[in-house]
This record gives sequence, structure tokens and C-alpha cells, in this order.
Amino acid sequence: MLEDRRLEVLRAIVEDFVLSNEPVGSKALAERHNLGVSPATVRNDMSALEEEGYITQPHTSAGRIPTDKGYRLFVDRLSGVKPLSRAERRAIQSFLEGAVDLDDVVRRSVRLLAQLTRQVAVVQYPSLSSSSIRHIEVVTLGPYRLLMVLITDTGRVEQRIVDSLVPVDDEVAGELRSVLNCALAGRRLVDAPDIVAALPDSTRSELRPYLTTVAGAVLESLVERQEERIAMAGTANLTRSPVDFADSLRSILEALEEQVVLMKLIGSARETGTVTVRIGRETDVDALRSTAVVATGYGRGPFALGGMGVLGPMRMDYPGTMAAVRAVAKYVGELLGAD
Amino acid sequence: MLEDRRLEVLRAIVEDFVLSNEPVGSKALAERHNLGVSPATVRNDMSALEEEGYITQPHTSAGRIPTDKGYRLFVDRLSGVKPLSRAERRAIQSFLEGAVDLDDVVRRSVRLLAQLTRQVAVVQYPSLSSSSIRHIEVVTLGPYRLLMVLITDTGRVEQRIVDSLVPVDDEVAGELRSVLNCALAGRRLVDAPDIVAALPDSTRSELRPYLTTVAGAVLESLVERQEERIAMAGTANLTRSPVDFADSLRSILEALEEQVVLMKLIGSARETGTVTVRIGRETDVDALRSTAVVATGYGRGPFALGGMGVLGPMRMDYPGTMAAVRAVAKYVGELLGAD
DNA sequence: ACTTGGCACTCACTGCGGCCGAGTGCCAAG
DNA sequence: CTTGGCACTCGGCCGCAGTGAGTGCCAAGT
Repeated sequence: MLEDRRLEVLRAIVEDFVLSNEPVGSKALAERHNLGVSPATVRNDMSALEEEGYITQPHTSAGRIPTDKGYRLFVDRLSGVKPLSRAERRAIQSFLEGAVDLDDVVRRSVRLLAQLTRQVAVVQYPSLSSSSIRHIEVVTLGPYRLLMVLITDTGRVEQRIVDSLVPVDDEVAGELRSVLNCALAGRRLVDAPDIVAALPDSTRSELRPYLTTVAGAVLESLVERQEERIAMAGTANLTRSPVDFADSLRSILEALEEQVVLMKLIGSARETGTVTVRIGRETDVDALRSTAVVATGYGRGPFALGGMGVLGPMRMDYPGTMAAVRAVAKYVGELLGAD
Repeated sequence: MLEDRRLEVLRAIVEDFVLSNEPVGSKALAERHNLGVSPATVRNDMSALEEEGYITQPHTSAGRIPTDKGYRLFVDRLSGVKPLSRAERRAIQSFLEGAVDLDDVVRRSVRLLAQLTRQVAVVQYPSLSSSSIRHIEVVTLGPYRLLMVLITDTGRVEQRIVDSLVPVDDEVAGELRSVLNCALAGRRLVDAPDIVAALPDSTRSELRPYLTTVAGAVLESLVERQEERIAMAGTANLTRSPVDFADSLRSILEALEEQVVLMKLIGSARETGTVTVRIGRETDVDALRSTAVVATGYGRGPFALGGMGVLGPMRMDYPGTMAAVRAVAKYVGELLGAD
């Protein structure tokens, strides 16, 4: 009961602060949210909340603002996931339906997410490792050059040019193609290198060098490159919240240009269905200590095809943002899963 | 003689302002640059320059800053192209040499350019229309689905999935492949649709529907999509110059997320060898009225493969920036031309 | 005809002092 | 445990004067 009201006070503080971006005081709180108690009581609660580290005051005799820990509690225990409006759902659907290919799907999703949340959106391309091989193409480009093209069941196409030490003619290329397709079509990409490695014994020995060196190396490198690509949109939204400019903003932008950092943020939260929130220092990136990341995985089944999410100031509308991320991820997952 | 000194004064103003970002006054000018005249004389010249619209004062009784027109004159008549240091040249070369494929070349170039100029860099992927076809691959994905893969001589690979109304088997696909390759290998991509359109008469009639509808449409759409892709880096550099933040910065970032705008800025300056500078309103983009764009084309011969350039505040080091852009474009052009 | 030193004037910027008011903490009464 | 009262704090907001860089103009010098 007592505990309950304190949480209610915390919720009120977070909600007000998110709206106003100004430290919120006891009087305003008691008035705006009908808590049924007097400002003095609220003050006591705030005092306790501060003691426990959920809120803090920027300077003495000012209102309180939530700490990382405060936001965390809010997200964990106090916020539902605000359902999207019918119009929003329709917008998502119709916006994504127009996509013509994988690239288009990703680009549209990321823009959509940025618009819906008014935040920086990041979408990872479907990872190769969790998808299967639909077809492999081998083409000679020259006597010592091969091009391998790999098509996955998610519609992604990856290609790679390989230089060979031994000359390759069209005939060999054709054989390579059929051998590889027989062995690999329908298999999961992540298993491909092993399958190829196990293959040589059961096939004509003259193909062996190609299979092992060339194909193996290529598949390996494709799997390694798997999650390189990401799309981003909405960086302009960073200027919305008056972060203490210049300093903070630059380092955030710099961090966002680092693929590695992005992958860590978005890629690590790949469970489908669950929306992960990282707040402030939880991101483990110093430049992002004043931001929060809301991310989830998309795709069917337990293994996600990739991650997507948004990054914004800690004072963000968590329920709304989480709902938007979840909804877009769901639609994109269906879109790519069905195809 | 008189005219000469005035120009010299303008140059001095631009140079000082670029360094200090503060309105420059007559006294400081006469001292720092040994013009051999007194501040009073300089004042007279500045007065004249202001009359002619080359400089202006932010408020009465402050120093002068260059106007768009002033920068334009500076670029056109007063600035050489500052040669790069040996170390910089070496850095460019070694940084780009490590690239493994086209994607890598582009990504490295754009980062390099951003670092060298400390500005926002933009690189356009080599356009398909000015490159030639090296190979075309046709693969069946299902009874009514074809995948076409197109490899250009610049190493770019484009693919597209086509749904066919008539069933397609591997045999037809194979024939399509050889017919298309015979007709198109080595030809310029931009001519491809016409060649395909002229083709049917000279070949087996049963292939006609595929050739005309499928292949034609695909090639057409590939050419249309030609210049869609661009890479960008260094947006964090926007925070370096203290533009009147928040307002300006947001609209710049928004403009930079518009492919169309970028294409207009970078793509329109595609003459190789010549570095184009657009200053302020010359960009024709309202959000970029306080920025300047330095761009050029890269590639061998008169037809550029694509454009690249940087965007920064009007008060930028034009000679240095132009040199960097030119140098990177030259190296990238060689890299892609030779291959 | 141009250059130069002198001089009065403008005006953004800075620092200072005082006021204001939202907000706090504490306390005693309910 | 809640509540109203009360003294206290302190950041933000004037208004003010002082400062100095910079200008424009003018009359004298070359």
C-alpha cells in the first residue's frame, strides 16, 4: 500500500519528466496526477525514492528527475506496452506492403520506425547464418576468377569474387555449381562450411581442390560477414531532445557510425517477441550513457533473422516506443517469413 | 593594383574567418597579413567590398564575414588547390588498397574522405548506366520465378527476382542465359534494353516472350535503379562548426537522409577531373543554405562512374577540401577503372 | 587621388547585485 | 502516517554600467 504509492509517484515523475523535460516538483505532481494525497506526503515519498537511488535532483532545491535505475524500474514494473492506434497499425502495414525486395523492406522498416518513434532507428539485415540456402551460382569471370552468388530463402543475395590459383573453365564451374547445389540447397547456411568440408570424399577427386579451397573459403567468409549490414534512419531526431549539445551529440553520432557498436546494441537483443530495453550505462558504451536503446529480434520461430530497434534519450516514451518496435518487428518478421 | 589589394583583403578575410569563425576586423587583418597598409585603408577596402556584396557584418560595429558571393569569388579566383602532404597521399593509397570488393572500396573511400576533410562525406556507388556488362546469370527459383544476376565490369553485382506468367524450366533459363550473354557481354548497360528489344527477330521464337517481357523489364528497372545507392560518413563532423544549433542541424540531417537531395548534390557534379563547389543557396536546397558542397566525379574517361564529395559549413578550408576530394576521386577512379 | 592618423560613436558581451519563486526539509499537530 | 505551516536554498531572470573591438567619417599628408 505504502510501497504501492511510492511506485505510483515514481511513475508520475517519469511520465511528467518525459513530457516536460523539466525536473518535477511535489506540488505539480500532486495536482496533475490525482494521487489523493498532499504535496507534503509526496515529498516524503520522493525523499525515500531518492534515498533508494531511483530519482535525483539536478541541484539542491529543484525538482527531481529519474535516474537510470528509476527508468529501469519504470520499464520493468510500471509501464505496460501502450497499444498502437488503429491508424498506426494500418500505416505500418500499408507502408511495408509496398516493398519490392529485401533491400526495400529493410529501408522502409527503418524509416517507418524512425517516424513512428521520432527517434533514431536501426535495422539489421536478416542474418545469413539463420537462413537456408536456396541456390548457389558459380560463374567464371576469367581464367583465374570465379564469382559465387548465393541466394537465401529470405531473398537475400550475396556474392563474392574469388581468385583461384588453378585455372577454371566453364565446365568445372558448372560441375561445381551442381555439386554445391545438390549438397547445400535447403540446408542452413551456418552448417554449409561443415557440409562442404565433408563432401570431397563422395565426389570426383579433381574437383576437390576447388571445393575445399574456393567454395569452403567463400562460404566461410560469407558466414562471417553475415551481420555486417545495417540500415539507419532518423538521426535528425537526435536534435529533438536538448541534450547538452555539441559534446554529447557528436559522440553519439560517432558511436552510431561504428558498425561494431550498433551490432552490439541491436544484435544482442535478438529474442523474437521480447523487447529489450537498455538504459544509460547499461548500453556499455560510454558515448551512449545518456541514451536508451529499445530493441528486439524479428523473424519467425525462436531464431531471429536479425534485430531492430531505436535509440533515443533516456527520457523517452517507453511504452509507446516499445509498442512501435514490437509491432514493426512483427510485421517484418511475417513479411520475410512468409516469402 | 587597387583592385588587386581589395581581392587580397577579401582573401585575408576568408582565410581568417575560416580559421577563427569570428568576424574579422580591420586592425587584426592589417597586422596578421602583412598587407603593407594601415587599418584605415583596409577599412576603406572593406567598405567597398561590402558595397559590392562580398562581405557583410553580422551587426553594426562588428567585424566582417564573407557572404555566399564572397566565398564564390574566393573559390573562383583566389584559392589554389592546396597540394596534399606526402603523408596524406600515402594514407589515401594504403587505406584504399586494402579494399576487397566494391562495397569495401566505397565504404573505405567515404570514411577516408570524412576523415581527411573532417566533414560529411558522400560517395555514390558506380552507376550502372556508364558501365558495361560482364556477365548475366539466369537462375530458376521456382516454376514461375527467375533470378537475374548482372555483373558489371566495375565489379558491381545487381540481382533481381522476377515473377513470370509462363512457367520456366532450367532449360529455358539456360538458353536465356546464353542468348543474353552473347548479345550483351561487353556492351554498355545503358544500351542493353535497346539491344534486347532488337533481339527477338534473330532468335528462336519461343524465347521471345521471355526476352521481351522478362529480360527487358529487368534490365530497364536495373538501369532505373542505377544510381540509388550512396554511402555517407562523418555526420558527427557537423557538430564541429557551431552552426546555430538545433534548428539548422536538424534540417541538415534531414536533408542528408533524403536520397534525392544527395543525388542532386553529388550526382550533378560528375565531370571527372573538375571539382565543383556549390556554396550556400547555390545548392538549391533550403535546408543547406548555410553549407557548401564540394564534389567531383570519379572514373576513367569523360563519363564518370559516379560522384563523390563532402558537405560542410560555408566557412570551410576550400583549397584543402578540394584537394582531398580530387585526390580520393582520382585514386578510386584508378582502382575501379583498372580492375 | 589615394593613404593615414585621429576621433567620436555603436553595440555586443560581461560581470554584478538584487529579486523572484519553485521547491525542499523539517516540525508539530491531526 | 498524513498534513499544513514555515524557514531556507538557489538557479534563473532582470537591469545596469563598464569595456573594448570595430566602424565611419574627416581632415591632413604624400
